[in-house]
Order: sequence, then structure tokens, then C-alpha cells
Amino acid sequence: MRDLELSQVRRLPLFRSMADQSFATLMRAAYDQTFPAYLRLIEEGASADFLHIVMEGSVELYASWQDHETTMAVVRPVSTFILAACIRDAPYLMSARTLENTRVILVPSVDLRAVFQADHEFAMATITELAACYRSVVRHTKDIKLRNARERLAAYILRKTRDSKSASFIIPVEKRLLASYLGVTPESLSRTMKSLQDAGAKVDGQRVIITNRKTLEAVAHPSPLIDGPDCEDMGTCLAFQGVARGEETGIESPASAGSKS
Amino acid sequence: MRDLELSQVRRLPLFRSMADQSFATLMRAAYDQTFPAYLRLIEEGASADFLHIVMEGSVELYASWQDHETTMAVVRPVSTFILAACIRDAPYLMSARTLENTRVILVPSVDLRAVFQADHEFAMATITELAACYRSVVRHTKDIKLRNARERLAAYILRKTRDSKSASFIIPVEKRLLASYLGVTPESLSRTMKSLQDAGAKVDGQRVIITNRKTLEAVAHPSPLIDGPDCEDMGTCLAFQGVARGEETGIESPASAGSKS
DNA sequence: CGAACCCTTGACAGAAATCAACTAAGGTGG
DNA sequence: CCACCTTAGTTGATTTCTGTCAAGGGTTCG
Repeated sequence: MRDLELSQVRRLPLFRSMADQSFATLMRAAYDQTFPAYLRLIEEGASADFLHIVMEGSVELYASWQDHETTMAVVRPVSTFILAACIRDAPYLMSARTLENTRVILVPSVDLRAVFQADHEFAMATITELAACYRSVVRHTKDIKLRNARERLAAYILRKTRDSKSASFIIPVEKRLLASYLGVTPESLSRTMKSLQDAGAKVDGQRVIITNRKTLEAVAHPSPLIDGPDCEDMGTCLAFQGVARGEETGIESPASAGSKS
Repeated sequence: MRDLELSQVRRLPLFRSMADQSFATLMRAAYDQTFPAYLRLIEEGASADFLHIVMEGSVELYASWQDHETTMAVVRPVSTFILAACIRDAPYLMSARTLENTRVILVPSVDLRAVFQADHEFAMATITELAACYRSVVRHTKDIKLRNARERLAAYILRKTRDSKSASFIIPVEKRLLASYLGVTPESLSRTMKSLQDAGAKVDGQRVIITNRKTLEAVAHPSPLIDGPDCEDMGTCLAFQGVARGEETGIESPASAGSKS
């Protein structure tokens, strides 16, 4: 594995504080692989043999049942996913597929478990990471159960532009995928988006432009207890963020929120 | 605190493997309190000062937004809840209220964090617990996003009778609460329940009777990746289960699935 | 006994899914 | 270079599902 990648992984909150030797052990057993777009990396129900780390590209976590599919999250560099299944040595509850050409590091879950048995610092980091992942799913569930489609979309748009000076952004994924994440059909998303024209947001292709933030907020009623204090997981992490991650400050860090297990 | 309670807490997966001294430290700083029914123990947004352990009674975890409320889980003895917020020293994402006369042990989260800094075994147990909690929420989210109300209700009924010889069970909470957990209004639940008469389940007061399991399964399409391999969190844990908890076997244990953080 | 509350039922409205048709963009192969 | 094909996205018509509003029955509890 290249030094650049190793140092990027090393800087992740999950791996940052562990002993050099532990890290070396993990990485020695790890695979570095590049996959083409739309390749399924993980099928739900399979046993969790590897912790995955996205180095380049992006990965969709989704769940299936009968004929339905729903997007649970999109993971971007540099983040881990499916930590929880690895820890419990249990079947994956979500499937994963690449959205583009994607490089992933695969860490055998047996090594993972062995290392955090031995390395207390790593165990502590794992706790923090898992707690963040947990809170991230709780937020998603609250979003789905408490808001309707229109409110969810409005809230999503506000999240995407929360910390930026700009009043517009590019939807970082296919709209069908965004629809699935928001829990609606693509047709509904299209209509809902249109209905927000009168509520402070218009759309032009992949670009969403906020025309009236106040109005939009009146629809979305954004809340830190749902939308999080900062970054979120559906593609906020467009910019590379492996280097300067926010430290844990009592609020969710972008790093942790972005990595799902 | 009484010896009986202490030993019950000690037997929880979360506390089972830690050093005697660590456990003593935690418990020395803890409060044992009994609350009347329908008292709010936790308000979402507040800072997470205490890990809660339900000793007797039951506690509802719910989330609010605008005028809406939704039930996220019901916690029964002996289980912990709101672990994740305590770990991250972050605001609670859910509120909690007693559903009946309830005894709760409150462990200061500062002590909690101090102890798992020092006690590796406790850190390991925390990891396992958190991973289980995470998977539990993921299941709930999948249930909500992938199934419609009828399918969710059918699946719930099947879960409740999965391991029992009996073809009937008593709904362990108010129906309005079950409705909220399933993500529908009480009116909808009532109608949906009625519609299941032709699908293998009828209701008589608080009792649900399965008349045709096969038909019901054809509606619910139960899946271990949504419904879990064993116990679940909406009141399966009617029977006391603090003593003989299932060990972690690579599948979710009732203990872990029942305790939410 | 009366007040509250839960549950149910009915009538209706609104939200979202489904089905179908159409457009536009991108890629392929002749 | 262009006809052809595929696919994402949109739009319209319609159905289905679920929420809302209102009313009544039953229960509990003061």
C-alpha cells in the first residue's frame, strides 16, 4: 500500500490514536483494491469479513427487501463503513456498491477484533466512532419518521448549504439515489423539488439554488437534533477531508458522521 | 443500592466482564431512583449527564419535532439506554419517559467515561453493546423505509410470537405507542389491524391472535436482516431477563437489542 | 357521577406511489 | 457523422395509502 494512503488512513479518528505496531498489524493484513463503478462490494446477509475504508470514489450503502431498495448512506473518502457488523462478527445489515471508480482498503475483521482486544487506544477510538455512527442513524430515522417528503428535501438542501457562503450546490449523486435516501420515489422527488420553487429553492439540472433561505427554513424547521450541528452523510463530504478533520468537540465530527458501519 | 440490584446490573453484558473495582467505582457514584408513570426522565437536546439503567418498569424513548412525536424504542429491565450520548458527551437525540412506576439507576457519564478509559474489559463490552445498538436502529430504519404500514404490523406480530409456542400475545404497550413506533397514527393502526383479519391475525382488546401464520408471513415477508434473529425492542422483553441473558453468539442478543443508547 | 382518555369507526383530504408517456443526454456502432 | 439505443429525469393521470377531523363507546379514576 502506498505511503500516502497509509498516512491518510492513519489520520482517521478511528486509527489516529492507536499504537504504531497495532496499525502496522492491521495494514499488513489489509488489501488495497480498486473497483469499477456500480460494483457490489457487499451483499447484506453475508458474513462481515472485512472492514472497508473508502480511499477514493464513493460507495452507496443500501438495504433491500422484496423488490424494494433504499439508500441508507453514501460514504466518501476517507471513511470506514460496516464497522458494527465486523465487531459483532454478524451478517451485514446493508449492501454496498461503488458509485464510481473507487479504491477501497479491506481490513480483515478478525485482525480488527484482535487488534482492539490488544490496543486500548484503538478500542477507545472504536467506541467513539460507533457512538457517532449510532447517532447518525438515529438522526436519519428521526428525519424519516418525523418529517414528510417536502420537509425532508428542504432540510437536506439547507444542510448542504449550511456552512457554505454559497446559496447553491450541486447534488453530488444521481437524483434517484437522493430520492431513495429521502425515502421517496424519483417521481415524487421531482415533483417535490418543483413545489419548493414557491418555498425558496429552485433546481437547474444538478444544481440547487436557494432563493429564499428564510422561507425554506419555515418549511424544513432545521434542528441540530435531526440535521446535526455540522456535516452530514449524504455527500456533504465532496471535498477531501482526510487531512484536517474536526476534533471531537462534544458535537458530531464530519469524519465520524460520514463513516457508517 | 441493594445487593440484588447490584448483582443484576453486574450481570448485564455491558458490566459483566469489567474489573470489580471499576464496577464499584461506577456504582458508588450512581443514584438509584424510582419514578412515577409518565414522567419525563430525559429531554432531547439536554446534555448527557447520566447513563440510565432500567431496573423495574419500562421507559419509552421518543423523538420530537415541531408538533410531532415518534416512539423510537421501549426499554425494559434490565437494560441501559442513551449510552452513545454519554460516550460522546453530546446532547441526547431522544427523550425518555417512564411508562409506569419505574426504577432507574443513574450512572454519571463522567464516571462512565473515566472508567472505560481505565478498564479495557469495560471498553470492550461497550464496543459490543454499541455495535448491537447501532444494528438495532438500522433494522428499525429498514423496517420503516422498506415496508408499508400493513407489512410492518404483520412483521411486528410475527416477531412477537416468533419463539413462543403460543399463537397469541398481549400488546405490551398502549396501542397509540405501538402505532407511533410503527410510524402510523393510532387510527391507521386500528384500521390496519382490522385489515389483517383476512390475512391471518385478529385482535381482541390487547390480545392479538394469529389465525394463519402462513398468510401473515406472506404479507410480512419476515427477514432476519430486518426483524432480527431473535428478540426485538418493542416489548418482547416482557419477561424478566436480567438473569439468564443470551451470550453473544454472533447474532444479536436480546440483552443488547433491548438496550438502546 | 362526571371528566378524561383510549380506542374505534366513518367521512374526507392530502400525500405519495404507480403506470405511462415523453424528453434529453450520452454512448454505440454502422 | 448520424441513426439508434439506453437511461435519467420529468410530467401527467390515476390509484392507493395514510393522515386528519369528527363523533361515539368504553374504561378508569378522582
